[in-house]
Amino acid sequence: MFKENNLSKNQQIIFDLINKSSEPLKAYTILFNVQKKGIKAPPQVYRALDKLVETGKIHKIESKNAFVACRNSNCEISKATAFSICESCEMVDEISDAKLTKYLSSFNDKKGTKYKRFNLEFFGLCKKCK
Amino acid sequence: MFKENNLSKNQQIIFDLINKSSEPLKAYTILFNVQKKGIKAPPQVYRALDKLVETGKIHKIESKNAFVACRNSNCEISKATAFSICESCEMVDEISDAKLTKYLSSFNDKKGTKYKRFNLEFFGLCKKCK
DNA sequence: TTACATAATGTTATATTATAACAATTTTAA
DNA sequence: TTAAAATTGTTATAATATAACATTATGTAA
Ligand SMILES: [Zn+2]
Ligand SMILES: [Zn+2]
Ligand SMILES: [Zn+2]
Ligand SMILES: [Zn+2]
Repeated sequence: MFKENNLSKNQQIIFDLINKSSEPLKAYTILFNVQKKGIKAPPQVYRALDKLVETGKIHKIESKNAFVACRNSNCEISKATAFSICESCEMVDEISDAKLTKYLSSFNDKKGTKYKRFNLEFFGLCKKCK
Repeated sequence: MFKENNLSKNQQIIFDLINKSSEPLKAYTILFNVQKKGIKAPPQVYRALDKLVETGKIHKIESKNAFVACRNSNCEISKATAFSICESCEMVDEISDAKLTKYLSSFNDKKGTKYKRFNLEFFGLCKKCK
């Protein structure tokens, strides 16, 4: 028997929901929306979210406690993430900018420390809200 | 009567606590530590934190839901923040790097959008933990 | 196939983080 | 002095997240 993909049942349900959403989804919004599919309790949601974040299928927008599907094949399992966040309409876009990624991935602080991972959140007004 | 500074009583108590801490403090840790000074309830803490963030005296480390005092006179009232976060010992340092700030403050995404503000969190191992 | 390990699930309860709502007091500035 | 704005105090509750434990499903190697 072949596996069609690497996601479990709950992970797939929750990924599908996030992936088709045009905006970041919060854990309890997700819970509410998947209850008809048999996912009834917070730990089921948080466990799936943890795994999806870990494998880079989704990202957490830390400033919003919300989750978006990865739209950037280049973010290397969430080691280099950057987002554009509208302060008016809540819209979030993942930024795919090779130069930016390269600049930050190779950043050394004054002590010469290199980092394994970064997360960058830009705030402003999106095109629509400007 | 002259004002010594621009912080109210509760704001000053909470700022002093955060400012003398070597690590990020969480809201309920703060609450516990200031109860002997008469600050008894969460809203008092969160209101002071909100104001201190707003005025740039402290920053919120979004990935940790914790607060640190600003160590960078150049972060321009929290419009341009960058942190180094140790994944092992929880240590957080504010990064003061004029080139980095300049690079990110002038960043344009592919649609030409410029942003008002950014927050960058680097993750890795600090000197001690490496 | 069996049998063991690992991963995923289901479930209840609880911990942690944050805000709503409203009353009272203090500070500021016209 | 007085009215607006800011701050404080207080109770209750909302929103976010995890602990703990039992069960089931899946992968893998003898
Ligand atoms: Zn991504
Ligand atoms: Zn917008
Ligand atoms: Zn700062
Ligand atoms: Zn460390």
